[in-house]
Amino acid sequence: MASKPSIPKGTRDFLPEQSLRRQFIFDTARSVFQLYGYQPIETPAMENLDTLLGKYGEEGDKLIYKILNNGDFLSKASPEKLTAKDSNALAFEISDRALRYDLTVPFARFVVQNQNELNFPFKRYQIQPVWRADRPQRGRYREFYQCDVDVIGSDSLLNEAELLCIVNDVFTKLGLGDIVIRLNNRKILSGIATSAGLSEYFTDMTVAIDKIDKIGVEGVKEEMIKRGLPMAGVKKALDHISRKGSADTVLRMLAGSLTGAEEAQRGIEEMRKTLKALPPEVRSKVEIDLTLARGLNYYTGAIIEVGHAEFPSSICGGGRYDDLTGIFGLAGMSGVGVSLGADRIYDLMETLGLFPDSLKAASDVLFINFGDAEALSCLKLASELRAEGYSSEVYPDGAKMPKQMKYANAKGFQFVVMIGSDELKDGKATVKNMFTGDQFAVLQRDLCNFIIEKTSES
RNA sequence: GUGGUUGUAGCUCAGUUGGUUAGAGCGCCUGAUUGUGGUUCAGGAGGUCGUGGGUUCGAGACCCAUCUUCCACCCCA
Repeated sequence: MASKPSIPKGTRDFLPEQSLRRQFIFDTARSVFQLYGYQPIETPAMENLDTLLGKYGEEGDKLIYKILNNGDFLSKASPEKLTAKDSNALAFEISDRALRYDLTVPFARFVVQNQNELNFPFKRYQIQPVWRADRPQRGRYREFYQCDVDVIGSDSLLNEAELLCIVNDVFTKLGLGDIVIRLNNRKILSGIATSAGLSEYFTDMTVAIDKIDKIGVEGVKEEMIKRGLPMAGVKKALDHISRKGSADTVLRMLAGSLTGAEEAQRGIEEMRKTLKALPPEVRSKVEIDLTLARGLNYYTGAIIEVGHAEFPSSICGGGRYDDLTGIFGLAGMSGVGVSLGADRIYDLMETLGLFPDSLKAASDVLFINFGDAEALSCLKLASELRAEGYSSEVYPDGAKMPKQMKYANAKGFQFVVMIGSDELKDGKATVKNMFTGDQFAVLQRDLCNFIIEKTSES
């Protein structure tokens, strides 16, 4: 027989309670985004493969889910690649589409394609799922939601500052006010690489530096040498990276030691301006982290990552990209944005018990079904109650009382209304408050007012 | 993608060095209460032990494969 049904690794079903909690996160994010003037957009789950490839680095490309072409695709594939069984080369011949890997690259494509309809600087938010062929772990899924906020068509650093305020507002509203916002700038990293003579090893350098928390300075040094970086440069770079102290001190020291490096100086200046534009309550959560690299190779300026002491991985990340639209044919469109990881935020809030009890989705009134005639008069009363804003149901089947009462109890109804043959005859209804156990007899025409009265009491 | 880990009833888990008909708690169903849930009592249903092979007189336990879970790398939300 059919084996038990299942869903793909790294994907999940959500029960009603979980769905409500997830929607709470989305709603909170959405409300903050809109307060700052961001507008919603949506893009398709799948993009053309060449839209996505090459934007996330080598590792990223491997994690993109490719969609098999329809029809007789094998007969169109080149025979040499087929016989060579070269999966990578073959992939491009049998797949033209892929599931989106993030929301930023599709957004860049969207901006280029719809540039004439958009009003720049364009501020948008987008809450949609993305897919990655990653190995699942805690807080790591193959299908997950990102809540992206970006502004494109403005290179003002006020945007960076605004985004950090938005991030802080969302997390504060969710009860996660004690976040740490880590900030870096790609120009500083790039300047360090250049002045250390490592510019051609830039990616290798950042990948190694990124691990400093785990393997320490010595580990990073080894890693760099293993990757073939020249010893002298490695030492120089690590000297810059290892600057410690307050943001101001670190920036001053860097500015002093990188005097010749023009790009680094610009990065330092950007960082200063951004920090200056932040209100104190946000500024106090920001720390400069020169080891923050991030593999997405489209970032050109600020790099942002948000963490929380109770969660192992970042719950939000982003940065500035100067030329992402250029790849799609529209140059000179600088953008900056952040992405909130809704699923990680969910996991974090769950472990901290931060979801409000009110999310339990209590329903208001259940009408017990005593038979067809009785149910018909209940239907009328139920729609009257709905018109007043009370969620109301008539139990669909003429099941036994205990079963119907159990249903009401399990679903958290505050009131159960019973209209059986006696009540039907007298135009009455028996109302039971499930929270207190109290029971009242009221006229059916007074039911609405009675419920309104009773609920306003508590 | 690499290395490790996990899987027994709807849920959380027991199950001795391989040895008859695989257990508990919770949940579910039925009844005590044919018009009253959340408490109580009595009874009941539900498992091809993740799946497929193999070893053995005999496998939930051992071996192989595969899927799933979680973890470390890698990378990232």
